[in-house]
Amino acid sequence: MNIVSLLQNAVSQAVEQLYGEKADTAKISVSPTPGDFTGDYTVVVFPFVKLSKKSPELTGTELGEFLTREVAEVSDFNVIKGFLNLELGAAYWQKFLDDALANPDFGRQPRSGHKVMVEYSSPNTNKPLHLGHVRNILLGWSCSRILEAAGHDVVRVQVINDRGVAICKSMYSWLHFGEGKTPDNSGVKGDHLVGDFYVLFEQKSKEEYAAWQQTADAQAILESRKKPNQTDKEFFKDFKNQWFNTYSRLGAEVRDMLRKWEAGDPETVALWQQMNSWVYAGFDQTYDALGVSFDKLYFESNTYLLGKEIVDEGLAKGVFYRKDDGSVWVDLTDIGQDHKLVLRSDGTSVYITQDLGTARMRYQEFGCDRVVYVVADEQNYHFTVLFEVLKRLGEPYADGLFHLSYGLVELPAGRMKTSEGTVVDADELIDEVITLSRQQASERGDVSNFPAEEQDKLYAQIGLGALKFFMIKVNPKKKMTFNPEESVDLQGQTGPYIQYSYVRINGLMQRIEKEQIDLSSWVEYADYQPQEKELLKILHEYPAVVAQAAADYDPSHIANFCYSLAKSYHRFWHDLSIFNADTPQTRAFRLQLSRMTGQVLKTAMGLLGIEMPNRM
RNA sequence: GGUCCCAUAGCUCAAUGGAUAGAGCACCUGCCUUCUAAGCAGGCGGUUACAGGUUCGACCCCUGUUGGGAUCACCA
Repeated sequence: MNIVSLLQNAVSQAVEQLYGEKADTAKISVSPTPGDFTGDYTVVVFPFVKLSKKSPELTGTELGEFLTREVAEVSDFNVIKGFLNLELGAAYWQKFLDDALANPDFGRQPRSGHKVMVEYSSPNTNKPLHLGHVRNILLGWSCSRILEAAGHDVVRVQVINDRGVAICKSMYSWLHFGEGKTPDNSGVKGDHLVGDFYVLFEQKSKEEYAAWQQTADAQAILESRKKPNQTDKEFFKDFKNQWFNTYSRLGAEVRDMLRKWEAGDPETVALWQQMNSWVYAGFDQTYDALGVSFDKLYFESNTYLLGKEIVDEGLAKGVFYRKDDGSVWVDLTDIGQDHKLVLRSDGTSVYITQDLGTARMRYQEFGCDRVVYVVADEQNYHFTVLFEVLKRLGEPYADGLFHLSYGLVELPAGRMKTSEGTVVDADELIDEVITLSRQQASERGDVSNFPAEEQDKLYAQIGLGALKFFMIKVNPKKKMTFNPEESVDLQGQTGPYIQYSYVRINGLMQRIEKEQIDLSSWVEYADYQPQEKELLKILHEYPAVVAQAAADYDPSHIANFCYSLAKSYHRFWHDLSIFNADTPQTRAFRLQLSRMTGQVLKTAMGLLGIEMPNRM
């Protein structure tokens, strides 16, 4: 049993014995004592004064005396106002450190028996990945690592949106203006090459639209449909989709291409396969650079027809209803939502139908009782509906669905816009943070004697460490401002700050090795300095932080924990002598404490996908 | 307009309903002849958007208001 539940039970017993009434164990507040007070755990006694009919101070004192007497772990207490601060005694802390040192998996929770699927990234194949994807990927990856550490079996998957109008635009554009360009003969990374043709298509389409607006047809439409408060420009902006679908020559050609693709036209399918394969090679390179991977890929081209049998089933169960035109709907007005279409009148699937089908297919394939969808918060409504419908259908995994919804990434100048060319490309971003870390690090000297290969590796670790930490430390739900300069800072609340604390520790560990220092006498040291105690207390919290981060699906908890651990270690390092400590016992203890800190820093940062360098 | 999300120091962010709301950046001051100064210590900086309510106790829960964002396609 962990110490918190142990103390909760003990307090519950104390209240019952002293005041004759039971207190609800779960509601007893036991939390780590804040740094500026004496004690290890604090019990809030206010809830018990009604039962004791005594002052908070006296109630706290009575409880404190009881706990000190009855609970072996509790060695002492003090009461300040309504707060009972308990001290756990050297024996407890010694055993904690002893156990932790012996446990290479310290912090990892026991197997839960749950199997969790984490879906993340989910790119379209018409463009390279950008800054928004990077947040998604980092969140998804670290979330999956945290769930593993919390004892779950994890399956990482990616849905690739490899079909539809968008990729046809790239295909059309390449076919007509590509002049046979390939990633090989042009030296352009595949996803970028395909993206370039998508952009080219949009340009051509824009030109066509501008020309069309001058025609008599267009002017007639403008006159008849323009709203009174609208300028011509505004009207044409709003009309663009309709124009593309009805009047555009390029639009017609692309739709024709999509029809051919759906009909399985060999030439179209071959082109589609060719261009997508370029994109996948490009994506793989980006994923490798970010250090992430997937267990299974789902392609929309295989799943977009799924879900129709679920529609029939839902009709039979009365979850859905059919309108006269044949379209099928679900009525969600009782949960404050609207009616939602699940099957078109022509019998074809819509987005949500696919997702219903995909959810069931994956459950049949992997049997995951939980699924985490890492998707931006613009799709909150979609997931509300999807989860509600799956619940109404009685799917066995419906209660384990979670939308890890994250906010938009904005630049200091505002939103990224394709039209203004402010979209931050993922590959360029990765290159940039590595280049910047190289520049800044070389100013600090010290690594010039490293072999070139090791230097490259180090700069990648530092640059990516900075980038990843910067993005993960923010609560996913919040939209974040991405400041390129701040993201590669090396000082303060940053990835490299934490890496540096690890490097310091690693230096000590190497010296222990080299000088063959015996550390067994550490157990004879028990009169802890405040800096030592603080470190111990933070290390002690690690398993609880992992559990909490997993329960909340929130990697930022781990990031904040890493920072406070590193900060505490830096203070410890500065204030106390480690190798030059007064006694061999003190030295041994501080080295063991350092070893433990290093181990936790490395595993915790590993949960965020951040590597730790050995030297820097 | 309906639904949902957000608002904390100049900026970027923390804070299971619990003690004096904390960090980093920026600005100012100190600390390297001693284990890596990518570090440490100190200063400056707050009506937690506003108004009510619940509670022994509210940044946190409830109601309303203001401001910002997302979404409300037989698109995905």
